[in-house]
Amino acid sequence: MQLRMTNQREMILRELKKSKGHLSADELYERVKKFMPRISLATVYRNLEILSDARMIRKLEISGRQKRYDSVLVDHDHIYCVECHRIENLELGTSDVKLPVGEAKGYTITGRRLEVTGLCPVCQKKITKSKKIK
Amino acid sequence: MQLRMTNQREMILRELKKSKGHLSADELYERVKKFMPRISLATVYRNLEILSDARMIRKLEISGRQKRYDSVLVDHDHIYCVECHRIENLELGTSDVKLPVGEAKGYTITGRRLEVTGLCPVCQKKITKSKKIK
DNA sequence: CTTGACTTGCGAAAGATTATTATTTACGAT
DNA sequence: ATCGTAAATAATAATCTTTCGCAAGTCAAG
Repeated sequence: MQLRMTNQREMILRELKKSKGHLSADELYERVKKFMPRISLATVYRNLEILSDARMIRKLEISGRQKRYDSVLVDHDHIYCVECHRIENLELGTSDVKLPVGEAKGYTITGRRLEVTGLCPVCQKKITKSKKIK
Repeated sequence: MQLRMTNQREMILRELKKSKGHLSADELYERVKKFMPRISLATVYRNLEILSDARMIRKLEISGRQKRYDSVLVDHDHIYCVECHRIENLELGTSDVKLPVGEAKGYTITGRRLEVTGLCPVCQKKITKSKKIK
């Protein structure tokens, strides 16, 4: 199976890289649609899957409803806001997480995912305000 | 708001504890249905939500399609099989993960979730076998 | 026993993702 | 440059998981 670089695929890749964020499929769909009004949401999903299989992007199966996609391939972790679900990158040295090397429970370990949860600065303010009401 | 201990709720809690696993809502539904054939799936979902709000169980928002629920409340991490999606507990000392204390990117950190991915023993065998075919 | 808030069961709806299918397109070979 | 064909697309239907709305049922306090 050879993968072609179609206009749609190229555009999806470009917009994901441009955003530098962690977009969901439909957010990306909205952005791409500005340039290609006739693109289908299914195409976005399909290409995100294909690109992620091809290791050209990364699928984040982080908590929450929607999957998100990241154009940054280098290993890194994420921090996300429990209130507004914003996701940001987190640079932790690999030395910051000690893992059972090689095996644990008979598993062959292929990776790890560290997700830090918290309140982002914006939501902290919001909550401080609404406390008065409560 | 007071929460009642209805038969359904009790049964859901009991079956989740009995399994010691990490069941999805519909797996739990199937089990409970053996004892209460008329129970509704929505009731299972509702109660899992309520019990998890009440800190009587824990909702795992781990990668994958379905949410899973855990009756073990003590802090622990999880390892899951990329092939068969089985989830198991992982006991790591808190010292095994170093986190930026207090703040990172302006966030107030409320927790962390570590997910180790790998191939479980069963799937390792399956894959070794199928390699011959490829 | 009665009341009223909490719950249930059921069906429908919502949200996210995947599958189907007819049509179009990219790209290597001619 | 043109052709043939496998791969990709658009549009829509379908699926899967989870939630919602509401009438009817149930529990616990008085």
